[in-house]
Amino acid sequence: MQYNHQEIEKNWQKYWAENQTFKAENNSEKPKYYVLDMFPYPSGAGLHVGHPLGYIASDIYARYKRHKGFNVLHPQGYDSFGLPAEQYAIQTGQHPAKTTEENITTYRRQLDQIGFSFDWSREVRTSNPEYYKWTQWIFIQLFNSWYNKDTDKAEDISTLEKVFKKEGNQNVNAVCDEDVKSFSADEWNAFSKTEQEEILLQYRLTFLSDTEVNWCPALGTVLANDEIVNGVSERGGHPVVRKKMTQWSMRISAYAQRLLDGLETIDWPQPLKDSQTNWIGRSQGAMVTFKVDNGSIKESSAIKLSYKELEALKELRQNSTKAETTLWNQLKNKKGASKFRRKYTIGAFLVDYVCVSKNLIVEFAAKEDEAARTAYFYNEGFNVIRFTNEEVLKNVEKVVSEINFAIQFPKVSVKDTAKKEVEKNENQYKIDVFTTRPDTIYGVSFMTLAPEHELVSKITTDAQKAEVEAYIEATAKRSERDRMADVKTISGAFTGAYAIHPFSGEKIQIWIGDYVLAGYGTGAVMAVPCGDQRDYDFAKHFNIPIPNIFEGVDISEAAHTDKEGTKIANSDFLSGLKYKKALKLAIFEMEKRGFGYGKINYRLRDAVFSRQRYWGEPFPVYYKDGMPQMIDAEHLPIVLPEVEKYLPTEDGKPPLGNATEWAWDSRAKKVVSNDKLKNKTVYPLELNTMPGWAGSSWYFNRYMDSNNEGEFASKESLDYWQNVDLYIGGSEHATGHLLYARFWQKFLFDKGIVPVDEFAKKLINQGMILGTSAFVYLVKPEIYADLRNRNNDGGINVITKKVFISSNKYETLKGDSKDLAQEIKKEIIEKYFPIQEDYVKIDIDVYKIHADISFVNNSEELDTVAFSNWFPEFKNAKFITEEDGTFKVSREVEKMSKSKYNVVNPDTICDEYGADALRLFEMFLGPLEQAKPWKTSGISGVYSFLKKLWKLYVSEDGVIVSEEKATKDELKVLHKTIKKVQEDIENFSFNTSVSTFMIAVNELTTLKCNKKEVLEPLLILLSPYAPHITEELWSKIGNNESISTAAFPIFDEKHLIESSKNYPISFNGKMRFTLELSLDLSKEEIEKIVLENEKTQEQLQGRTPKKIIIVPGKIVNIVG
RNA sequence: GCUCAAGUGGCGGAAUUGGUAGACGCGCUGGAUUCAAAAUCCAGUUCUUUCGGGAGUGUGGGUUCGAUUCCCACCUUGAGUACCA
Repeated sequence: MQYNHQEIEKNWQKYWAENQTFKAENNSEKPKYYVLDMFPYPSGAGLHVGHPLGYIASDIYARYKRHKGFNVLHPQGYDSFGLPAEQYAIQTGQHPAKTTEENITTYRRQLDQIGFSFDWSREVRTSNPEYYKWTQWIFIQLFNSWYNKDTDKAEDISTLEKVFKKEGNQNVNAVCDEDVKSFSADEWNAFSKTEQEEILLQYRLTFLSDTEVNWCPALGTVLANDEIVNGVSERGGHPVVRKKMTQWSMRISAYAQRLLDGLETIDWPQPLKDSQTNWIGRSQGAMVTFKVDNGSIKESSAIKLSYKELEALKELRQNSTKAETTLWNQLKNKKGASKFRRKYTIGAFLVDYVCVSKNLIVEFAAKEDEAARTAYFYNEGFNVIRFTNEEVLKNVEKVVSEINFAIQFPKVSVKDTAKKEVEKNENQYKIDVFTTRPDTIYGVSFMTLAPEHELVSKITTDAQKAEVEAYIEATAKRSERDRMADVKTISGAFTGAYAIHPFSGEKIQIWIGDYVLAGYGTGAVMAVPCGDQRDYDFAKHFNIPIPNIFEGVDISEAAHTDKEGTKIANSDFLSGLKYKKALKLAIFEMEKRGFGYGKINYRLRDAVFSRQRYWGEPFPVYYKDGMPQMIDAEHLPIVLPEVEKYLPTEDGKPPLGNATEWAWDSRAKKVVSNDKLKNKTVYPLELNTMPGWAGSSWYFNRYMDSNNEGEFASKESLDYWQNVDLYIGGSEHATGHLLYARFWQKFLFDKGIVPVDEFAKKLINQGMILGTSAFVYLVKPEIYADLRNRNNDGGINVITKKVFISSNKYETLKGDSKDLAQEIKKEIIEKYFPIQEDYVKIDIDVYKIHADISFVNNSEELDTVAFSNWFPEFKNAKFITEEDGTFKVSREVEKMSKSKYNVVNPDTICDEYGADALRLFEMFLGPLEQAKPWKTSGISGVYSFLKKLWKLYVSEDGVIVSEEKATKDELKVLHKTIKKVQEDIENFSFNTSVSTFMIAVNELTTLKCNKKEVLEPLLILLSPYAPHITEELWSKIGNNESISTAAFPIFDEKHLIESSKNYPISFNGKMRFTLELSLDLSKEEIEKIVLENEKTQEQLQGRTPKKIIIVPGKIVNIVG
């Protein structure tokens, strides 16, 4: 009987499915163990061999734990909402649900053939209404909660309302929006319902706000920070711009500290913890308030535009109407005193054209705020004339002559600045800064504000106005990306204003500079040039003094950024103190004097939760008087409506704006047609959908009780399974899924819904399996023909001809140089590109192009026939081969991808070698966490191992396993294997256990062992790795039950005890020979035997050893 | 720039309380079997050598009787992150 993997694997997969072998119960005598894989997004391309790596590892562990007597939960499902299905729908009109269903069918078939021990009865799909019902439910819970900093947990919003009613919000210590105004109980009670709702929204854990979002025009949606890589979208690499939109957000910042603290309690990979720590970005320091010097606030016509407004205007500038362009073409040529500028800002207004020297504004008529503009412009001393689009388009000459007339005969004679009303603020301006080094406050020699800082316009003096304005505009023109890319250039401008140092009372200059970011901290810094390199560079560049406040430190070349071990000097009460003490004292003094306090700052921003997409969870939200209302949980799920088109609507609404049945009837409690919106009790529903991470942030809890229709999951099941014991998945989710899931888990824990506040105890990141791409070299001549004799099409034929050169041949010809030698080029041209005409110059370029790996055999030889038929343009390709006539490709390791033609499909592997071989091979490739290249040729090793294993049990005549007693050597092999395999599995070192199995089988084959006493336990050891063949052999040697719950063999030390040891005998640490010695010998005895040995004498050549080191059972080292 | 991880044969990789470097597998070479091939089996395979040996785990130092393993400096590669005050 031969090993027939196809038949065996099919049979056992059928058996497991029919017998529900891996179905887990929610209660058991056995201890529980929960093994989880990150569930896949079912993409249209199906699985390649890289995908199952993590699933195989977790499956081995799950099966091992079953053998070890655990009640194992090992579920699988699909993260089935997502962009690719939606984009496919946009292109083809195919409903995403349909594509998703089809893809899942493929995935399921591919997963099943690998023989995973999943409990499919618990499958979840995030796009199923029965599932997302509970995603919506969690959203409602978040909406109905606020974060109480005093109790350090989320609480029901009703507790907050009670406090407001009783005492207003002065004493509430909550995580909330920054601009919450304070109110008393009376004020609260006097607020209208809408006003109250607006205020509560500022406290809720999910809230609506106008946020600057990352808008991706190409995808038509908003992206989270972690969905952007290097300024472009992670998916598709489209540009991303900042845009203001009303969006749902999640107050994840409330959990910043707990997310950080929780990392200490979980066994996750350090790099992953590091990146979460980094993402949360905690920094401890102080908030300090600097007053702006009164004298420096002059009467000033402020720059009225903030940076953000400038940005918005800039965008407008790019879209000119036809009339605007027509008129500009006429005006732009005016020179000198009548020069016009286009789209220029006057105060807070963007005017179409302005002639600054003549105080004349030219605008298109019918702007909304015309009256206000006119008033302002006159006040500022400008004359305004307006034209309609029609006038310009009809007769632009007439318009221009009117403008010329206005320039010559201005209506308002002089710009009268004296009239201007200037608000005099009595020292109102304060600048708050966050610093991690309050101990260096005496080193402050200037302050820097972000150009976007709101105070900039208010404090800039007249003298500096032009410079500051120019700088702001220059910064505005640079994109976020440019600013980040260019960190070397130092730029900034002095505002002319001064701040007062809170301790010393000295006047310090206030600058603006783009190295200060508006989005972090307060958008302002106190600059300590001696202690911060950026401040130092800035000070050097602009010649600002750099006071030294460190004792005995040279700062002539660079800032001194070390804090430990340095004493502070020249700092009044801080002088002579070291970092830690100075820090504490500085904060203490600030708090005492009332201009600062200790503070912890986090980089973590609240997470935007709205997506302008179709294929996601709809919000259980409708709008009444503009305020969001939750739909009662009993009416969930709110099912995704059908739409005609999956694109955003023409007026820019999200795709759900296309739905005709998308209104909430608050009386009938159901979704109704939009026609009914005119009714009083019918309201519009939310048009956004939830982001991809919504469904994946809690699915691990759903598996515990996935078919429960009445609850998120029953309390009993949650209490029983608690959390995931082992979670396996890719590291790319470090700051996305894994952070959000931890956040939701903590929230659910606060609300008493789940019993633990970390969802996964241990996490392993499996490494990527890379593809081995094949390349062929395309020879491309560049021939410069003599044009005088050239006929028309000769040259073109030559160029389109495809000639490939074999890899080794190319390398040889090339030699050490970068290019082919001139004479070789000439030879190739003459042989492969014969042309009639004379050429004046030739050159050859060699290009590397991907070849599909299916055309290449194990010896790197290309099937040139198959390759020629691959694409029509290769039809008549010529191949410059090696001397032996073969054509070789070159290889390179890259990410597995369709576009690189290096994808290996597990289907073909399972077909040819079987799932057991695939499983073993994927584990054998290398350590689980490590990235490693796939080479199909290597699989023959594990395949012949399986055949060898088979032969131990079955010969041509049938089963050969005997009941005979095993020999000592045979038992030794077995127990050695038990020990190693058990250790390896527990250390997740699956690659080494595969080699242990190979060694065991090789040794047992040599021993010709066929004893059941050894061979039966061996099957259990191997069954987590190769479940099909072991089930088959298990039943062949007389077992009726599945092997999956057989008890793991117990290691017995006694079989490994040795009586002697083959000692390595080293001289000066280098091993020269070995000597078999009894382990009973004492040190002295060993020394005597070794020294007497003739080989030792030979090594010593008469010298006397200085020292002899003997470690019994280990080594002998002779020095001298 | 910063942080982290890693550098071992032709290739994937093994070996850490410091104790025989290269397990296991691929590939390659030779042989057996076969009409032949596949499959299978046997032997060899770090480099070098004058066949005695000698060198060798990215490079240079150090600690040690002994270092792939520990320490210092540097180089290279990969990952993450980036003006975070």
